[in-house]
Amino acid sequence: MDPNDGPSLGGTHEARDRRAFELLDPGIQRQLYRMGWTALRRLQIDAIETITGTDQDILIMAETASGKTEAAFLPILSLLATEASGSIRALYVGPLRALINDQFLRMEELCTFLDLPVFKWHGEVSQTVKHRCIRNPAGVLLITPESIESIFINQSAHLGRLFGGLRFVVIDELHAFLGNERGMHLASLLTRIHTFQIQGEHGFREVGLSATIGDPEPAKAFLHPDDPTQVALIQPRGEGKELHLEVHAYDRSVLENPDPGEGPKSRQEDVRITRLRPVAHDIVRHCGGGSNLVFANRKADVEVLCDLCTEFAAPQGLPQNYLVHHGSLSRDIRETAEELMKGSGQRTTFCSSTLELGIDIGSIRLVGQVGAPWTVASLKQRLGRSGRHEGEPRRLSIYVPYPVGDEPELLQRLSYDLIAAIASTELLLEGWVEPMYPPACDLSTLTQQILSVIVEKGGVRTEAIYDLLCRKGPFRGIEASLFAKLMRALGGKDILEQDPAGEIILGLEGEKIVESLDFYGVFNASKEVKVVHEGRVLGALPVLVLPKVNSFIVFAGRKWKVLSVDLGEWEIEVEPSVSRGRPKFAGYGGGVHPRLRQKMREVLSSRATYAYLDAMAGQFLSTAREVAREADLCKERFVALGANSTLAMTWTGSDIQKTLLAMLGLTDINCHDAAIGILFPGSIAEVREAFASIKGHSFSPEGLTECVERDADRKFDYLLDEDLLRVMISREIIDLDGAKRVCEQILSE
DNA sequence: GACCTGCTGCGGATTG
Repeated sequence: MDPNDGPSLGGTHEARDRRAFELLDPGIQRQLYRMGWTALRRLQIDAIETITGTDQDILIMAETASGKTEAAFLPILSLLATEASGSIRALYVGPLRALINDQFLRMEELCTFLDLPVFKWHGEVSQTVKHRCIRNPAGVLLITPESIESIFINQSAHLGRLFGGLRFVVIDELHAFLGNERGMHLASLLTRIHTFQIQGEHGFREVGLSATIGDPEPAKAFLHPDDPTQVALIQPRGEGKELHLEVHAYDRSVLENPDPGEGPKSRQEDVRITRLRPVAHDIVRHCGGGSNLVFANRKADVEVLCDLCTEFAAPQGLPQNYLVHHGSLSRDIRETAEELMKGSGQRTTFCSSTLELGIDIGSIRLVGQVGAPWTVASLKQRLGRSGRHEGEPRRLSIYVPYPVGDEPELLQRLSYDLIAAIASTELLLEGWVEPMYPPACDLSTLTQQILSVIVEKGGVRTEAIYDLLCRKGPFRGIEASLFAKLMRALGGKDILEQDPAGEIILGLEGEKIVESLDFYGVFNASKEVKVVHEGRVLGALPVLVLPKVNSFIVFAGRKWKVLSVDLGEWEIEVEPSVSRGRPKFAGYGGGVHPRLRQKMREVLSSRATYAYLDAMAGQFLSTAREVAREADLCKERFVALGANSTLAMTWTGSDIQKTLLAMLGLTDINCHDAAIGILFPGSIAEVREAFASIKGHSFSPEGLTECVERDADRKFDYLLDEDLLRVMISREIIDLDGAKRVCEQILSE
């Protein structure tokens, strides 16, 4: 810092702006003039000061379209302007190819007057470009974690040249990596890159960017695991965007009379389609005048809603501009939708979480959300897609369809989905989102990294692999004895072998795994069958729940009849039809944070009114509060539902709930998860006794794993033995302290 | 029955 930088000067935004601008390289300054920038935003000034004035790692938490990529790169490019070549100097890591393509253009533009090359590297980039980067590494490289992996596997001889002089790693959409195996993978690769840094140099600094970080601590720990307190936090104060919120609810009348105008239906319509009819009518009304995004919780709902809206809009003379976008559609259909959204027409796209991240799809007037959002984080991310321009409000409409419901009647009358939607909205307004912690015991991704290290280095001693992967970086929670067990298990399955010199090499099965194209990523992809019409691939459906021949599906926003299912060719042939059938996609459930269930309890027990509820939603809320009051749900922890059925109100999240169910399972009580509580056969006295008995019992986490059901396997879990799986579940799902705490609360209240 | 993401190198033929 300038010693003459007195407090009197530092006071005004204009003065700080001017001084921050002067810290930038003249080539960058010139480009900013050319791009018509008149001022830097506070966030950018903060980032310029911190990046040029300190040697800290940095976490930038700000809304999408707030200019946070520029906040990071204006100063980084300025610092690198005079030392461009000899090595990649800055790495930009993004979770999506589309995002890398967008950012590549912006980065090139910023570098117009700098002698600083910009490279991109992902699966769709030509080998020519990749080889140019390897021959003459310099400047900035934009890349995915999987492509970094491919460099370790296929270009290991060049790692020192590529990364020896690396100064910065910028991780965009950091939340997309926190709390999952892809983040473990990335963190492990970055740890390995550190070992290629030129001796005596300072090493690289990390910068994380995200709009959706609930708790900055795990994000800081991701960037700087040795000492998270060293990470500087840049977070602009609330910019107070105007917010238009609406919550719409629907009653069951549509189920009795689906379509008054159409006369009797020849075929019984799937109730999961019928319940979406009034929602689609509202979406057609609300989505005039601009481009809109409507998120639904299931791909099947995305398809059905698009088809219903197309049909409803036709007779009213409304433009049929409804599009679909989700992960099972072909790339060509998805890219067409993205292009159309960017164009001048007014379109509405129904999507799953594919359009949650920051890829450019033009200006969005309204964001719709059908059903209660899975998490507050995803609701926040979705809301952030609207109102991205200065002076434009954010608009969010949540549509809560009538529940299909096989839960107990009391819970149905509580309008679980609506209360969950209100609770999520309230938490969002309070600024809370779920904290994201990394998996505690990801032996699957560790296995992948062990194989990767062996491919990179040839034979390696066990201790050297342990030092490299587990002493520092994301696997530091794996102790030496557990690592040794893992190595033995992999040896037993011919994945690894020990050569006569005592070094570990790949076994026969290990060779096969590593040679597969699939090896570069660490997440599990389900097997799929192509959906084809006259030679054109529309997308794919999971092989687990294939449609029957002659059945009907809505897919890519249109109705089809299934002509054939060919498992030899992995192909489903379809032809256009006029009948509407709901497609099936295979999926598993996800977790709910305890805070959401606690908020639901607050919503039910308070008298607060919410201005964003429509008449029906308001009415359902009153009924739910009445039901809760009559049964004393919010105060009483045990509620009799019938002669021999009791609901214990836990009001907690899914991990604690799973642990409680496992504890009760061990004591031979046959009970069920009912979201806000646990459902028992038996009287209140018996259930109270059951809780008292598990409170007094001392459980071992690993014993409980027998009774816990896991949602989904990780990619390399199939290589682990029972013992290792038990350790993994006990460390990741079982929450003994949390369960005991809930137990005590239940018994004392 | 939630949702999403990613990915070679090489040999041979064709084209400018």
